Amino acid sequence: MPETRRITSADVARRAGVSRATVSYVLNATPGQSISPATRDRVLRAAAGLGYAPSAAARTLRTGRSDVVLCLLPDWPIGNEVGNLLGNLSTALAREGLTFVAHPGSRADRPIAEIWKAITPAAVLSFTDFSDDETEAMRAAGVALVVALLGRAGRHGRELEVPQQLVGRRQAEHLVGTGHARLGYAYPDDPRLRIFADPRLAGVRAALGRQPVVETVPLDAEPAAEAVRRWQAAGVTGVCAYNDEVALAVLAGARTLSLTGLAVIGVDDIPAARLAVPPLTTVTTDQRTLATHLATTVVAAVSGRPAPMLPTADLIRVVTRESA
Amino acid sequence: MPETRRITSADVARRAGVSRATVSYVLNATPGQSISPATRDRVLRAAAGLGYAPSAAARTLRTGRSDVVLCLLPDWPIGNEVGNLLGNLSTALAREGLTFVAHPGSRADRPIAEIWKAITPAAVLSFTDFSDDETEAMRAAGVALVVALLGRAGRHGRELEVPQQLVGRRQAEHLVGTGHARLGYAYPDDPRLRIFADPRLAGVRAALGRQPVVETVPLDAEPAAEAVRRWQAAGVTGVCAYNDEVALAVLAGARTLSLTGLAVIGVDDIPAARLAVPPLTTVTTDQRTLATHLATTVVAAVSGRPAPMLPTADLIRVVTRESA
DNA sequence: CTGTTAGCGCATTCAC
DNA sequence: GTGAATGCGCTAACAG
Repeated sequence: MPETRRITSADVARRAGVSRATVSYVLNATPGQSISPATRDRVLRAAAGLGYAPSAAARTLRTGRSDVVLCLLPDWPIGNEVGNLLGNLSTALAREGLTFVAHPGSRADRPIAEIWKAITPAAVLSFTDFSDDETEAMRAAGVALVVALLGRAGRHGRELEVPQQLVGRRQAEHLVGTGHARLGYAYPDDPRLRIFADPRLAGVRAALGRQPVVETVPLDAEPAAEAVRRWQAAGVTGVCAYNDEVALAVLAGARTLSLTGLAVIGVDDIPAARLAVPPLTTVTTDQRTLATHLATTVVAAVSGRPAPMLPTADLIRVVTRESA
Repeated sequence: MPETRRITSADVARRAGVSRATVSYVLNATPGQSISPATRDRVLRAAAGLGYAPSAAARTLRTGRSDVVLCLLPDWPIGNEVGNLLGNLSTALAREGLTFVAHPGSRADRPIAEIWKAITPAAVLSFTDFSDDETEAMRAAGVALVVALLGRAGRHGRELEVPQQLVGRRQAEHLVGTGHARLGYAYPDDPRLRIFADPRLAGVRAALGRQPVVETVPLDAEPAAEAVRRWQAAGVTGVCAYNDEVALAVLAGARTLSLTGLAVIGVDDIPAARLAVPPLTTVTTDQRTLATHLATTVVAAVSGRPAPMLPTADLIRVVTRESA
């Protein structure tokens, strides 16, 4: 096994008969440098011939920033939809020459500073908000963009907050449109989900013009049945659920009471939704569009350009099945 | 906003009145170097006082390896269980001072070399196998460990392969134990899942002593009903499903045929399983134990120690509900 | 023993 | 177009 020494820009320079600086200028197409096409060509050819690839570590050291975009995952269980979003985001960022990685694990485990310090990322995304200190520290360390995908309004990351509200709106609109006037909202049991649930609930309220009857629904038939009973007592005929799983719980609760006719609408369109009894009507987000937008935002920030607007037109759709 | 210059080991050295080398020796507790407690203390104090943190980039450049463990995610949809495993893995590796990150996105999008070159990881994990060339390239680049979590037997990553077989075994054992002699296997529709499905099926076969009646089951009630019909014709009374979603499809198919009494057992215990009609019996893996083991394996490899054995004893459990 | 000097690892970029 | 400095930490060789 031959000790394969790394190929460095010096090797390329030697082979092309130029200096390392020139190699750098050519390979990075540095603006404001005039390099003759002939030299340019020699360098390119030499680099290709040697199979040269710049050392990411050296580049990071020098520029103070890598080509990696770090996403801090929340500590609540991530499902298919989030997985999907991450995949699309990764693809979209790859098109821009950025490498996307996600870090799972709660902040409690480990201060987030340790994580970004280990990566020296160009940008950091997070589902939950950063503290001002954290934001400041990252900025100071050269991280170009720090975005919370969800969080207090009026901050950096309104990009994804609006869609969450829209999700709730669409649910309510669908139910109202099919003749339900008194609506319930099935709120998730897990407090960590509040960050998603609150804007969705707000969307329902906005579309409805008043507060729906909110019940917290655990993912279990018995307690869900309790909630359904209370809804019944309140005259509720249609329920917007936080997501499909909660919606399935509502369905299970209604079944426990042998109650039919309660309209239920979920969010996400997980595989189990179409297989439920009855098949679950739900709302989906166009993850691809969202991911592309997010990627564009990141790229814009990294290169100092202004961020684009999110096209909210067809972003969220209702998948109508039998449950509502 | 004061231009906060980065604090380097030179700053610490200056403040402690020693050379940078000494700082390095103290902070890394380099063996074979004897440094007086007094000096040691001064350095430590200076470092703490300054809030010094070594530059990961410089360290990576110098040592040729970062403290990051990169996990290449498969291109098939990742669900809660995988998300869970990743979280646990991250926690376990953090305890060892390693930073875990995952890269979603298919290999088709981007050659995997680009990804690890951007990270310079200490180790790379993957669900699917690496080609020999890829493995070799990573090794040559200084990646300490390259593990495929699943893949051809007899290679590096038997760690997780065994559990997959065990999953199938447990399913079959449960069904056989409850009086079912003729078993069916509900194989997933998505070809990308074969890598998980094949070992599970093999486990069922092993436990059963012969091949079960295999049917491919899409996540849709109609086609699932077809499969159920064929199982009926073959005298099958119990079905092991690839996972809970496929199991739900089988249940939906049986319902379409108004057939009751077909025993079905899934894998994963997703939230929807307990809410199904009937509640789904399923098999779960102790992700925490698995993650800890994996983390230990990684750490062992990075530091050149031998890998531990996976404790398979209570790793996989049957969650009995009404479907089987 | 203690601790230092010197130079490496690589790419980027300023000044000539 | 080039030489030399820079970013930061690690470590072999060496002096006190």
